Amino acid sequence: MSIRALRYLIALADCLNFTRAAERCSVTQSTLSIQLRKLEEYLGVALFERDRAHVALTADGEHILRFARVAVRAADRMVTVSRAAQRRQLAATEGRLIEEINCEVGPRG
Amino acid sequence: MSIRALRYLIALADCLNFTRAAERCSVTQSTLSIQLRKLEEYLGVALFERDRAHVALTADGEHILRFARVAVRAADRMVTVSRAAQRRQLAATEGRLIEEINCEVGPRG
DNA sequence: TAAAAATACTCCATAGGTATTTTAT
DNA sequence: ATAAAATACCTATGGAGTATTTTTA
Repeated sequence: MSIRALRYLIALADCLNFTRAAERCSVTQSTLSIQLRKLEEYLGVALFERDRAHVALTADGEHILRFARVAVRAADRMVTVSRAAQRRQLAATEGRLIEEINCEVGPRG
Repeated sequence: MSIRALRYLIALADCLNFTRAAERCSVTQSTLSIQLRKLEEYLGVALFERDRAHVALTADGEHILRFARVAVRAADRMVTVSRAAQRRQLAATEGRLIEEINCEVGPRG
């Protein structure tokens, strides 16, 4: 199960339309359709009802969706925390560089 | 980012040993090694220090690990919720079947 | 008939395995 | 010398795209 597939689930739950959900995820409609079917197969549960041209979450789908949102948010936090860590590291490296330069040139000019 | 990779991260954080962590995940050591490196590349952050034969979480790694645990737990809940839904569906189907049979045969024999 | 979802097919990226090499004790 | 991690190489799976077909309002 990939985080990406969970994003597809969330997008479709928000849009209730495969084509628009796919656009939001920057993939084609067929990709989203296939990946969603695979997710349903993997879980063994129908997440959406696709009866007569309108898409709707099933009761199980709503329940499962909540956890999908949690997982995606946690994954996103991993990325933002990492970016912050990168910035800290960069700042630390810069700080050390400046110190080294100061050592050679002498502090305050 | 896959949930699987997050499981590798968690296993390595628990075992602090690539070989044992790989065993726990039922993959080879090389798989876990490569996938962890890829996760670090993706996040742009060193999660573990591998200096002189002992493996240790970095400070950033510890921070990120927390969110990985949340994501994995949420994903696991999706699976357990799905299994419960399957059981409910099965029971409902059985119930309907029995009703149908009763209709044909007549209730109470 | 027009719009939306599903399917067929092809291609490429990547996860995983085996075997080997490196490294540090 | 041994144990553990990294690397090289290969294979297979699966994600994504385009084009097409089905379906329903």
